Amino acid sequence: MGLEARGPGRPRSERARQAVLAATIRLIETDGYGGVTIEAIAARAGVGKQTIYRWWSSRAEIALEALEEAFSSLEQAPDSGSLESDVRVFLRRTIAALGGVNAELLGAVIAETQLDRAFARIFRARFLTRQRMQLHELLERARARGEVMPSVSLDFLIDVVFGVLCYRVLLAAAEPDRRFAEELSDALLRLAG
Amino acid sequence: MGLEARGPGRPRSERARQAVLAATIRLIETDGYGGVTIEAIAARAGVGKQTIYRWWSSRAEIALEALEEAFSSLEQAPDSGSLESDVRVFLRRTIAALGGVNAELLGAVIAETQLDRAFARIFRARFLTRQRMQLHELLERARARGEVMPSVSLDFLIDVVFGVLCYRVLLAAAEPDRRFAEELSDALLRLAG
Amino acid sequence: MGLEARGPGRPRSERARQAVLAATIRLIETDGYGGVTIEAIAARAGVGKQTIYRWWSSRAEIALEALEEAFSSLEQAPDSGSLESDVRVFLRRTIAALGGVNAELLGAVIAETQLDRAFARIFRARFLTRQRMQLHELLERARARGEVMPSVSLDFLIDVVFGVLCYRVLLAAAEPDRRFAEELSDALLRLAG
Amino acid sequence: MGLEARGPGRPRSERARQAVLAATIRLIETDGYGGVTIEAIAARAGVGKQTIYRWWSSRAEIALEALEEAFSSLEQAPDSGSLESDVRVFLRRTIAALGGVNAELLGAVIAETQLDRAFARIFRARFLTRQRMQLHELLERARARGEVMPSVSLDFLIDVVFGVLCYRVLLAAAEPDRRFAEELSDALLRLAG
DNA sequence: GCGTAAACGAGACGGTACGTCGGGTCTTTAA
DNA sequence: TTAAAGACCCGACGTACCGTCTCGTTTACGC
Repeated sequence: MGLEARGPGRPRSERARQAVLAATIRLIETDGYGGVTIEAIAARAGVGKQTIYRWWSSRAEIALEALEEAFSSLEQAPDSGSLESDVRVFLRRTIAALGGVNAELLGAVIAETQLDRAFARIFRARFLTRQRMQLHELLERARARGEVMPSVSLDFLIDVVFGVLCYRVLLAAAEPDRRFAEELSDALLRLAG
Repeated sequence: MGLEARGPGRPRSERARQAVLAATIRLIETDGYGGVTIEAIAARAGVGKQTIYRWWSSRAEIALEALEEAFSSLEQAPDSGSLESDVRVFLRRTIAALGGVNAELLGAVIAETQLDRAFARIFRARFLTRQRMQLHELLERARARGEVMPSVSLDFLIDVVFGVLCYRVLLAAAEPDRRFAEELSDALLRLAG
Repeated sequence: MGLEARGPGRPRSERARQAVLAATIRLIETDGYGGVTIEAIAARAGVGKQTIYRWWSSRAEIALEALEEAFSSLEQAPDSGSLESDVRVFLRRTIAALGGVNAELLGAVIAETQLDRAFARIFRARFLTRQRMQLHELLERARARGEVMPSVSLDFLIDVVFGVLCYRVLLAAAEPDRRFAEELSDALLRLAG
Repeated sequence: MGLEARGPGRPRSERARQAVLAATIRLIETDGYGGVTIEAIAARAGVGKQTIYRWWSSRAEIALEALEEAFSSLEQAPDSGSLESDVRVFLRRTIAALGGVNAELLGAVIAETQLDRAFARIFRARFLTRQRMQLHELLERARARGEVMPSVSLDFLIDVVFGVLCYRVLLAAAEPDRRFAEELSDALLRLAG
């Protein structure tokens, strides 16, 4: 990290990379994901189309990279020693990360998984399982402490959490907020215990 | 229904309507929703494009109509007098209706809600709230009987159910099955009571 | 001719066809053949690119069709009974037909024969041999009358005529004019007899 | 020549120059001039694009340089004291120089004159008039000896010769050969005298 | 029955975006 | 300073579909 092996030739332009991500986000805000086209991104970013295709294989991968940057600070599952506070912290953080454009970004990316099966695999591998693993880790620790009933499947609990979360982002009128984080935490704790 | 007011002129071809729906379903099965285009539907259905545009305004509305036909038998919420059996029947039915292509149809339609805000409203009004209302009705009856704790929000319960359901359809590797119906019923009952 | 066999479907737009030819000619006049692109033609003609590709396979074929329209009035070799007057009439007509844009059109088409071997065959078959045949016919009649020496190859004479003509159009500063028509007629008559 | 003024820094690579010319010729032979691109030349020559742009301003100039190398041995008009033998020697040499790729090289260069008016001027100044001048010189000497009729324009004679020559190279199926050289010599002598 | 009128299949139309190729320029490291 | 390498911005390519618009044809109904 930092020290990329570099041979001859002009190096990749970090400026272009960020202009592409920023343009994509602005387009989603303005016109929705349906109005995001590679040509529009290129035009707004002041970048050639070829530069985009050199580094991303579709508009969905751009959106995914933007989403990943928004989630990059949430790399570590919380560990306070108690299930309840771990769960509350995790859900508050996650829901906070889904504010504003990020909700639309997630919607866009999930939409694309329905249009392109190859991208669906990428999304699951690169984003979804990473998020699920954090919750899994946290629950596993709690189970070791006896805070999760043995009869409950952790994967099912995780499905419930991410299911409701995605549902709110995709189909509900209102974005998930702090109140919702607590409501969901309550539900999870009740199902666990 | 049945007695449409009809003036002069050739009447709508039921044969064409069904050919369009069937072609759409076959295309989704073969190429995924990304490969569904109006031109491909028209070609495969042996129908003119104009005929499609005369009766539907987008590929998403065709998919939605196909989905509605699949769900048309589930118009009535079960009423057995007990929350548990109502819930189990409802979820078994719903999950059964989401087998095969219907899962992909739902995925396609949800994807489109992310691309087209106008269609999102149509989908919510014409499909989603209809399904939610059945569950709501069922839960309300249970609440009147004291089977649902007053502190629990019915809408939240409904979000949980449809959230997990959609999540499985959209993002999980495996379709929801009978086992999953029982697991989800258990969870709902625990959250209610 | 006139009665084209027509099946179902919207018929070809003659308006679009002429707009394309006219736009191509205007672009050649303005920017030279190097500035003629399919996109520029489509834009200036107010026509979709697909419409162009439906009827022509390259910009060169458009130029060729425009050239053919300019030469469509010269379908018949002159026959006055004397070689001299036949030759003079033929060359005056031909050179007159090469005035203005038509010279540039011919240059463009010949340039393309050097870039695209398939088009070279089309050009020879559809345009060049047609023009050569007229001169050939005229010379053959003269030979029957004894006005062309038996030792002279008609094909060589034709090469000389079209060679000089093309050379003037392609590489000389000045277009061929009436004076040049007489000069070339003189030379041809001298070589023939 | 030979002693170029050279400042500091790495000198121009003669190896690169020849690799570029050779690659261009091979590409013309393989794919025709239409397949000659700067990128293809650079790749095949194992040379950076910038190196090409540093020394040539377009693919046409590369082709022109290759053509000039092929004609570099024909710098002097023949002078045998007789028009006939001068003409025959000149045309044999010229036609010999147009064998193989060189014919395609000439076609390529002439094609480019139709696409790029600036290059047309360069081609005329740097190549065409040089060749014409040799023939002009030869004819002028003959005229001084009384072997060319005063009524004949030398420029017209030269147009005829180069016209037919180019025509054969550009548009005829067969390259000009030795027999053609004699046929053209005969015609020129007849027109002169 | 016979004209009117709407829906039908076919397919061309003006467009937008696609993903690719190549142009000519710029920025690295190596010689 | 030149060279190879390769990323940069840009313009055009030829294709796929969009949604609309004629065509000729088919099928009901109302006079």
